[in-house]
Amino acid sequence: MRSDYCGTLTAKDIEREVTLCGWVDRRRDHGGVIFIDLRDREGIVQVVFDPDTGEHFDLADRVRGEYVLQVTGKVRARDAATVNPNMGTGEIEVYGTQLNILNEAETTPFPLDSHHSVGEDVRLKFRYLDLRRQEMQKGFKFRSKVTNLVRNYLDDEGFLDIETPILTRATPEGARDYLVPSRTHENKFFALPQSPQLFKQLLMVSGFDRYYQIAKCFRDEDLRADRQPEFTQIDIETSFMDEDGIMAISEGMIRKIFQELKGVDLGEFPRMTFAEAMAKYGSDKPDLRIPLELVDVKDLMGGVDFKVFSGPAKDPKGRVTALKVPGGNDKLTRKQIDDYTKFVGIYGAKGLAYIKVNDKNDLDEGLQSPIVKFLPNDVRKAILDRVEADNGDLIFFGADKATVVSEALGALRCKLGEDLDLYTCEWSPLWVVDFPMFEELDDGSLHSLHHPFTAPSCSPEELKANPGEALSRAYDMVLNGTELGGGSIRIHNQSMQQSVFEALGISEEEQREKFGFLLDALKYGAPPHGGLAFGLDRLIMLMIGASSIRDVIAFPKTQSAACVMTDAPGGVDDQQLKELNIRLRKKEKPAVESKGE
RNA sequence: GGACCGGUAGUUCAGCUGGUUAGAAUGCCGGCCUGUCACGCCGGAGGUCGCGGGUUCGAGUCCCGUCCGGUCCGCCA
Repeated sequence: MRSDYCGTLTAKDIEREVTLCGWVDRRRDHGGVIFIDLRDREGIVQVVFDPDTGEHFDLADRVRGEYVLQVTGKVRARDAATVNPNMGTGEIEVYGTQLNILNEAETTPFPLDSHHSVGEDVRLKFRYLDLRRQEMQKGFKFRSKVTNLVRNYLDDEGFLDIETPILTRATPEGARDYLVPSRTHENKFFALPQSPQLFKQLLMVSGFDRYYQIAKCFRDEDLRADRQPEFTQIDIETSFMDEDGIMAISEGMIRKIFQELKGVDLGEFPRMTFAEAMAKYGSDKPDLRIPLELVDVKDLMGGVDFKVFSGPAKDPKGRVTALKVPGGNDKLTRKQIDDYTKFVGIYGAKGLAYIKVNDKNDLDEGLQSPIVKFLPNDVRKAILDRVEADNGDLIFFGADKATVVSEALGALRCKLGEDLDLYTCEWSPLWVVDFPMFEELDDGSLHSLHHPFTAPSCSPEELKANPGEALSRAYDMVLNGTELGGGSIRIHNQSMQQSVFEALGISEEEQREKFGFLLDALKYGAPPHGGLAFGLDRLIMLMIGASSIRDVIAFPKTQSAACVMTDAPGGVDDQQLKELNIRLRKKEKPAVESKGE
């Protein structure tokens, strides 16, 4: 199959007169005939110039190095007898009759073929050439189609596209802000928005009851394969709609995108509570393509003579859980188990206990494990029963603080799914709901799991009485273990907002200082409202199977949040700094022992 | 802030327990061939082995530091 070598041309185009513009990808001459592989935005097409019948052969002959060309010619099959719909270059070609050299070009510093891998730094340095590659072109074409569908869908649903400021105020909670010094206000700073959150809520007060924006967001935090300091959200907010309404409309949007662009019917998204997700999958964004589940065995371990298990089992904040790998005995070698032990160590787990089930009916000799000797037979039996173990299965165990166990075993579950290719389907979306309002920090204080404007699902009184147990009206859309988007119903009345601030320990002065404008706005009849935001980049990544978010952003930053092409961030001259009333100081370095003198 | 992987020709990489002139493929330049398509054949140019220091008779190779790229943990309401 060579169809990727023929640009947009197929057998249907035969006899058509076409004009193509693009770059010389390769030039050859054979038998007095000149072949130019022209890289246009759809792919590569071979143009043939014949000295006997074609005009402009002399020009084609001049194309020795690299050029930008415009070519006119007729599409034809090399051999009319073998025309078939999947023809590639050489079978379908353009018989060139005209040629314009639009510009000269130097040889690219790296090959643009799809079968040639190139280092990340070189690609980023010459990003404009990297983007010329066909996969990149395809990815951005896809991205454009997605945003187009989003706009049409939301427009059809009555949403208004409204822009919100890029220069705004520093937000108190959340990620580190990117700051921009103000010239006109001495010693003051703008911040770039981490999201349009507060503005879109204000738009609800304004009566724009269906808002959306494809919004750039900025967060000055460390990067990952799926995280860039500036990224794009599909940001949505509505008034007078409850969770079900918002979830239906956004689910419909994602389903439509998948239907139209991938021909995939995602079906109705199931819903799962946060509690269930953590219990079964150790994650608030479970990958349901993997059939493995965590099974808690905490209640069985309180009395065993093995502190690693009994300790967490007796600790109210502890968790002891099992993860059965069906047939894992044969699939996993000792070395792999060691590697997995190292792997869970990344998440803070101190070890990874396991039992190999050779004969489930022989509790004395049938279980192979470094830890089974600590477990009395009734506990062994109870474990096997609970995880429904069969001969040949391998059972991993995690025992520690609940947060550590969930993270470690949840990650192990995904890793096993990938390593053993356990996926049961290609796409598995779901909604995760009933998030807690707050998470408890190490110092015992409470912290918003979402943000402080998220509405709880209980009354202000109940919230006050037991904030740690309160659930929020938040919802996350998850696809294949990736959080695609999330949102919530917001608080729209004063007393509830006060209760939440109180639970968070935010003083009245602090409230005024940080969110005064929002609190004022809420007084003037804020409608019940809520919304959500999708990570557009992650959605595209997932849909085209990109392994890095850089592949779906035209000009991304490196992991150190720099741009190797423009060399940003860069220094500025003294005059600029002076206008901003800014003086730079040397970065403080740890004191080095002086060498004397 | 931390863990790990990588940095050798324009590009992608090899280079073993340290040993003489650092290789391959591809690209580039010159020539030949001529319906080729990752064309083929012959020839040629091309290197501060990221940078700095150390160990050694001798360092691409070992050690320390540092910079750059990447993956992850922390962080990302």
